[in-house]
Amino acid sequence: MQNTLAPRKAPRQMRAQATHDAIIEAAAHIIGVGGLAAFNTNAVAARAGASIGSLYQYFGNKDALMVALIHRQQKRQLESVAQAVLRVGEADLPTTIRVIVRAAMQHHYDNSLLASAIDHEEARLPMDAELTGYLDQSGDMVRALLARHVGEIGDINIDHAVRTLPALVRAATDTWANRNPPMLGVAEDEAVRTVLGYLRAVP
Amino acid sequence: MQNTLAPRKAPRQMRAQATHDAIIEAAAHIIGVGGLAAFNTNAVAARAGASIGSLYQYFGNKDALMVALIHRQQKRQLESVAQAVLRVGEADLPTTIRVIVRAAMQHHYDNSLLASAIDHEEARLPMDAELTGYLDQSGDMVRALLARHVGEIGDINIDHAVRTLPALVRAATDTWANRNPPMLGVAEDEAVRTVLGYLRAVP
Amino acid sequence: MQNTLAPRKAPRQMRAQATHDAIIEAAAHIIGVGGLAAFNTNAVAARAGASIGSLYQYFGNKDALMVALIHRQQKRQLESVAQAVLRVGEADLPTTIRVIVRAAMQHHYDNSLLASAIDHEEARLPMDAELTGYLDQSGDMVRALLARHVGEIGDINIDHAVRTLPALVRAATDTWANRNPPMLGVAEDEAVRTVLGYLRAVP
Amino acid sequence: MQNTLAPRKAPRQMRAQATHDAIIEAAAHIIGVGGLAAFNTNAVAARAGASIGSLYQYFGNKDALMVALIHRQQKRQLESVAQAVLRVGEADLPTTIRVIVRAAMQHHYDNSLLASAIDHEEARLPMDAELTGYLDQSGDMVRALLARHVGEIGDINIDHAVRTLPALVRAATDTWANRNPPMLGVAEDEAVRTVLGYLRAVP
DNA sequence: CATGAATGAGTGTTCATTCAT
DNA sequence: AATGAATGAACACTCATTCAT
Repeated sequence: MQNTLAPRKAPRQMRAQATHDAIIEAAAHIIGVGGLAAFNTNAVAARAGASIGSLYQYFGNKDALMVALIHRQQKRQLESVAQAVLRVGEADLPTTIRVIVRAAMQHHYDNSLLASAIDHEEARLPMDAELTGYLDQSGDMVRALLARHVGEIGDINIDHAVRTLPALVRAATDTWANRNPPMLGVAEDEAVRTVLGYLRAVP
Repeated sequence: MQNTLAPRKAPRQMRAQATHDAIIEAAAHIIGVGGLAAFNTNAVAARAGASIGSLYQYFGNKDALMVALIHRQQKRQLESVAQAVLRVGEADLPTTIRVIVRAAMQHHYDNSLLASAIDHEEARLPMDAELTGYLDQSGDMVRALLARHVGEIGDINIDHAVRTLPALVRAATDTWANRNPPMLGVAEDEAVRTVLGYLRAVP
Repeated sequence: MQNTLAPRKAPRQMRAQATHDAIIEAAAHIIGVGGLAAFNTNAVAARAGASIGSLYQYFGNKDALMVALIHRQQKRQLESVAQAVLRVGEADLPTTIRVIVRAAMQHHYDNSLLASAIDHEEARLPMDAELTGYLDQSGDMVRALLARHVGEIGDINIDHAVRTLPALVRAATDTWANRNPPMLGVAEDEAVRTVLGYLRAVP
Repeated sequence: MQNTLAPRKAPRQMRAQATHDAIIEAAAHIIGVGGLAAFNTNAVAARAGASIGSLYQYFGNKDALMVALIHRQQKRQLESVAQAVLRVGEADLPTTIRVIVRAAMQHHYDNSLLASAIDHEEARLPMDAELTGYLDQSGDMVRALLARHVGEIGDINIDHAVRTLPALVRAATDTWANRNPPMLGVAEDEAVRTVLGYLRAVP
């Protein structure tokens, strides 16, 4: 039994890296199409074109694969939000929020089944250094942003906001974008209203 | 094969009702302690002091039991919020919100694993008439509440608010109360800030 | 456990007789519609409008119910063949055979799923006095018939013929009438050809 | 869920082929000894000296295993009849029939419980290309045979005969060989009489 | 390093039968 | 007698994981 969640080995050769990535990609695809219920290691290996043995070379157990997938999604999410922050420049607060919200929602738009599954698994799995790192970077970003609009926002505890705000956006997305049919416009409007309201609130 | 989610039979004798309730209670307990991963029909039957056969007399399959449990929790949640609304009387908006938030959070406080599991399963299972009914009642309650404080809140779409607001409270609860150790005070403050901000927001 | 195949009690009251018959009828219906796979005692009791407890009052176990159903079908089969024999009177051999074959096939026509199931279960269950009795009556009938056409048939061992002939008719029926769609005309022609051929055969 | 009846995977390694065959052999043995009632996948795996997981690697579900077993028996039956046809050469019709009947009965002789079970399951399971193929080969064989003795047989519809004749032989076998004690001589004589009679019949 | 055959504990579900009321 | 709640052995099937080749 292999009970650490750390990746089992660092892939050294190019081919190994390709297999490693293909497995994560296959996991994303399978969860995206069939949800967590369809996520099993044999299916992932088959979809990745690898043997089940290889999968266990790279990921000591199922949860380790899940963690790697979460890292990948977190990284992409952070990058796409960071780009949005750059893009929005010196715009006013509502515009800024809307642009960021839109970026943050992107991955839910792209594949809400995968995004929901990730949310769910994040809660179950222990948080590691890498995830904490993403959170720190998010915190820095939020801090910088709020500093720019300090006059328009109420008293705020940054450490709380850093965790609460993404959760609020996710909540709005889950509620309105994971529907049949998805109501993307409503999702965005509700998220923006929520975030703006939260930031401006006065006790 | 039994593929309906409706309860299989209405218990007619007293001991039948007792078994029925014991099974739901056992399900709640098991999910509360071990999460969805621990939720299996054999364990539920054993904990309920019933045989696996009895479980399937009352619930045609595992999902039907989950649906029954969701109904129970929804009902309790609605009742406790309704009582809070009565209790709070004519207080000002922030006080009102805080009292209601506290009531709404109660079940997460009591057992956050169970509450999270319910949230997750609600999304997966098809919504039936009973669930829709709870939503309607919630809607009426929110409507009445907002009418009382109409001067203090911004333009609002009630149909959106009815779905968004509970989701926001849940998000705050999941983020802050499902921690080790739980940060219940922060959870409540963040939820209140979010709800007030949402209600007062101006476009 | 109740391991005799004899009916558990002779129903004395009219209402009891009615329940008894209703249970057999329900069994016939359920097998006729869903095959042996659908034949379970709870379903039979429900369809009969009786409780499962009552079913076990009348039939000590599932096989006893099956035996009772087999008896009923055997009796009906014998009666309908006997009537056919009376009806056909002094006709020539081919006509006589065709009329009898048609009568014998009747129950397969009516419900081939039930008829096949009965055949199958007859082989599995031990033969009792009542079934032997039917066989004797069939034998007498065949004997009388053959005596009438003694000039047209080859040397024949009656004891063999009495068992072989019904089996041949059933084989033709199973092969041609249990198809989708049923080929009843072919079934009859093949059965007649087989029986005539068998009777007229010379070594 | 695996709901195709096709074999799940083609065994590539030698030991895989051995396991595959051992499972089919075990199924044959278990049905042969205990009938369909004793045929369950756990027992088959145990008898095969394989794990239940291995069984499901090769056969996606119980019916798929049954189908594979049917194929095996059909193939053997066809081969042994084909050999009999070769062996009998240019003999006269009664001799030819007797030799073929004896070959066809062989598998019932060997294990009548298995043979009956196969018959029964064949009717329940959908017919696939492979089974159709066997039927075609049987048809060709019958055609060739009849051509040789065209002067001695009546008008005949080959398509009907191809299906009716095996059924008649099976009926005779079931009736006389599945007894306690088996009456193999009678079975053979009755089958030969039936087949000859069927072939020579004139309308 | 990769492969894929093999494992077996675990889980959902059915149904013949019993027995207290 | 009749009821129907309860029982639990039995069974089909899944999937994370191991290890010989």
